[in-house]
Amino acid sequence: MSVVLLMGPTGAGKSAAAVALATRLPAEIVSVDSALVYRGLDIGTAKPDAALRAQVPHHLIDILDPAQPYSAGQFLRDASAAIEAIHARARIPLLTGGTMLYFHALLHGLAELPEADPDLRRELDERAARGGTAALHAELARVDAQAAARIHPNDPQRIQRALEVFYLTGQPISELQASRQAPLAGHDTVKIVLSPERRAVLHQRIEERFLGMMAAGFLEEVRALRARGDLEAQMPSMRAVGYRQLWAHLDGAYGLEEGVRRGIVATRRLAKRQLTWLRALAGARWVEPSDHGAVDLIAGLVKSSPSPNPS
RNA sequence: GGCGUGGUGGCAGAGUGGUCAUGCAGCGGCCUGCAAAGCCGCGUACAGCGGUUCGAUUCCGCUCCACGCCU
Repeated sequence: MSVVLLMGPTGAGKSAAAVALATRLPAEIVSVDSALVYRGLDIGTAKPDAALRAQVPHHLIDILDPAQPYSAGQFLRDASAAIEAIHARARIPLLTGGTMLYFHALLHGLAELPEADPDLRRELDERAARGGTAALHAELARVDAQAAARIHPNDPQRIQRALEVFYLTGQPISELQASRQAPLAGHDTVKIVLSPERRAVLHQRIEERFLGMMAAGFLEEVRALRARGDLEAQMPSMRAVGYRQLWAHLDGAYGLEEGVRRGIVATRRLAKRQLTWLRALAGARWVEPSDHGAVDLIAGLVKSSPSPNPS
């Protein structure tokens, strides 16, 4: 059974290409996106609208309330279930998105580690605030020297995770991480990267798109999210690009113009990080989005995908 | 035409006769349950040409450019 991976930086035009592809192939779209999972984050995430979603089945969109955290592990379970269901219908799963950790997890697997523990994280956060990140890193070095060596002393997120896993399991994360199994291991995969060759082109698309979102009511969307009263700036959903900056603007941190500017900058940086993953990815076919035959080209690649990809 | 002030990396903006400003932007990279996150790394800039000096972005002269004032 084959699976198609349609990847690319934000703003490259993946969503539109996926829909176009799905209308000419027996395919269903599985979103690989950490922000599209949230209900109510529509404009700022460039979420495919209802009309598009009526046209082609989309999975893993709007599955969560913005107050809830999501995770790569949960994504793996959700995506695996979706892929299986689509295959059961004798259709092709078209995994589309830009959350590269999720693609990576699909391709290489995740070790069996415990889920995040909110209480423990809160406690570690407090200790980091009091004693500093360096102290926690030193603590990690005592219980798991190998992990400490790999994690930079300034990286609070990973230090916290390593400590969390250790306290939850009593075992060093560096040992637990040694084994993992890739969910896509048994499938043929067609990997496609949709991205402009020239960075300047991508930057321009990003800016135009962000401005378009503003014109479409992005600020009002964020305002409405804030008005719920139960969302906070630290939540994963509100840390999404654009939401974070507009939220800070509404907090009075800076003017609207500055918020927009920062939102665009954050989007460019996101694209840059995505491209770093993408460049390191083996066996992908790169496609220029502005080429008129781009969708046909991809459709052709999918149809003629004879090469069972062992990785 | 005269006088004055100023020309610092993509932008902003300090500064010094002999390591490094800095900030923003940009670029490269890392990545195993917060990932649209978190983190690491990267710039012989001192308008040009001469001169003084062991050494000039810093001192002197000329040229060019910008701004202001004057005729």
